[in-house]
Amino acid sequence: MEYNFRCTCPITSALDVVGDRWILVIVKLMLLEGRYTFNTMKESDEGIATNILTAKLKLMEGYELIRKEKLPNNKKTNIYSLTDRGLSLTPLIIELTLWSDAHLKDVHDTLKIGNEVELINHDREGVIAAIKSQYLAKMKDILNPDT
Amino acid sequence: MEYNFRCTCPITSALDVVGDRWILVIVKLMLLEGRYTFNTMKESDEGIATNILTAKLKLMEGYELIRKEKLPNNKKTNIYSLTDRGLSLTPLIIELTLWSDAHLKDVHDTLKIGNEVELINHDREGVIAAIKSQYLAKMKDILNPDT
DNA sequence: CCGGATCCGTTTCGATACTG
DNA sequence: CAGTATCGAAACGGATCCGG
Repeated sequence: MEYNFRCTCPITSALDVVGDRWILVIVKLMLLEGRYTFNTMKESDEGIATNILTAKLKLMEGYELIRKEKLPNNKKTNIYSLTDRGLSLTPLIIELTLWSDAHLKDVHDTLKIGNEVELINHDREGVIAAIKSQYLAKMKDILNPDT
Repeated sequence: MEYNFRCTCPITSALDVVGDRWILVIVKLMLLEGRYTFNTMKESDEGIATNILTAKLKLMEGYELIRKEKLPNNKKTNIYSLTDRGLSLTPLIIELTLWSDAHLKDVHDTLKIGNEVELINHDREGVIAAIKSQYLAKMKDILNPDT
């Protein structure tokens, strides 16, 4: 292909979101591990401290990556869910997971996405769309179980 | 699509590389802006401090993302180039650039990848392959101008 | 128990100035 | 050109505390 891709514009602003390890971790916890409460997030294998979790959740809310709500019948538990903007990070999370899978076999036995890797390579857009729609359906079910 | 994607394995190790804003910036400078010396990197619009640049380049060398060489006829200028491992971050850089383009129009007028975005969406794999092969050809030319 | 907030010692960052 | 040195600011992390 005859093609010359150049991008000389700084990306530092984007990196406030995308270059922040904890933000990426939290999006991954919500999107790929199905976690949506403070405690389930802090209990993940990522080992995030509570003060950091508090700070990052607040930050992400400010960036409009996530939304914080409560269930009508439960006044104490906060439900965190990804906004459309947050979900727009899905391709990045996918690439991140693929990269981990390809380069960190030595660190972790497997990322447990095993044969999923083939699927992603075969129908990338389909997988991304499926992840998003299934996430939305699930969160809708949690926040609005009656309908 | 009937599909349930889950990844419960921690990605923190990957984030030592991918969650580090400066590493991503540097890869982008090398890959998309064609910079390969210390000074040209520090003079980019990303505004990276010299001590940070030094530290990150050293780190990336340790991670085997980049290689540091000198031209035979120039003993003072270091030539930094991406290894295969470093180039494997290309899809991530692409996603990062796309995300910036989609969400930071307010910060920067444009990322100057304009209609390239369509091209990426149309032939993602082709664009990635092209970027890599053109990078390799260019660096080979710089490091080995005679052949 | 859940969902944080606060304190505090340690590490890292980042801007500027300076050097071989 | 390619870094060091310095130093204040910010981030991290862990432990603990607190209101519901």
